[in-house]
Amino acid sequence: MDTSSTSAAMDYSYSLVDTSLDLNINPRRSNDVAPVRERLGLSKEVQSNFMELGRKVSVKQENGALVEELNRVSAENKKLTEMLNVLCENYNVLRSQLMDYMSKNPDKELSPSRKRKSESSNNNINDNTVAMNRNSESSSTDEESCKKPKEEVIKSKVSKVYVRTQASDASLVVKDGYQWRKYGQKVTRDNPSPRAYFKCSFAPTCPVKKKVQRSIEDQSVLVATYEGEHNHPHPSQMEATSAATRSLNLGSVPCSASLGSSGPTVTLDLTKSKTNNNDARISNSRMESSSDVRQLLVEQMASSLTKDPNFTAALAAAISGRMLQ
DNA sequence: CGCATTTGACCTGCGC
DNA sequence: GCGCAGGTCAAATGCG
Repeated sequence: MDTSSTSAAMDYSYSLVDTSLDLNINPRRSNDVAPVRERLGLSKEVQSNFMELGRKVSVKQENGALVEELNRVSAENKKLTEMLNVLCENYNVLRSQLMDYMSKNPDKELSPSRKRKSESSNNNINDNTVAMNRNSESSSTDEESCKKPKEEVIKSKVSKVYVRTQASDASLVVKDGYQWRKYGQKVTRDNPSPRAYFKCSFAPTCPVKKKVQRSIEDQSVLVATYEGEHNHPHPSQMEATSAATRSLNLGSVPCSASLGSSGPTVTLDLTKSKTNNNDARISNSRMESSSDVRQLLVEQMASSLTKDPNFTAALAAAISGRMLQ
């Protein structure tokens, strides 16, 4: 029984991603979905009776219209997925070209400013793979490793995230779901905006640090530099483990921008649901037998996603970060 | 009162 | 060795 619920959860996560992308690019959908749901009586309490009502002829007629709508949404999703794939392919091509260039010109620095070795190596390329390669190269000889005892393993995991905020917002806060404690702030030479230093305070032993500074080119963009890897699960995932044993929770889906070993990613928090457990029970027991209901629930989740400012901010951060890289 | 933030002092690495 | 700049520490301060 665990396997079925797990596969169902994974299936929903995939649907979530596709639909959320669709709704972000086509915001009109949030306006379309809500009336349709109201027409079908898909409020949280009425939704529990949806399957019984679905057997009635009048509802079937509206279901037909809804199926057409969902088909159109699915087509849009497919199109957007293809666009995303093309974007990722282009990104990979550019990255491979950059890697080739760096391997052919190891002496040339992309950043002309003189800084510490670790700092300059981190700033050259906003790519974890290159940063790790550079560290492996520097540690290839014992002589260099002796010269730089402070070169911690933490430095091997460095990535940047660009977050667009309001220019009037002076706070250097990047909401990524983790708990951070600010331990310092400095005004650097190359950027008049102060740089804030954060440590992960969720776990006392977590070595992850974060630097946040406004972009010198665009004051409305916050540049968050993450160093190290969390040695604890994401705070939302810790709740997810307990929630997953109960059932699937659908509805409002908070999310956060988080960083893995391969760069910025969007972590969808499926655990914090504003809907009651009836929705979850419905989705759990009926979704295998009704693809229409699944589509409806996906739309409901997507609608909730687009209403969540945390999700939109985190998604914008992840996308902008990837594009700017 | 406890916790998080602020901020000046201090530490460390690098270039000259 | 000295100065500079980034990074960190810790006492002071603010806030709920």
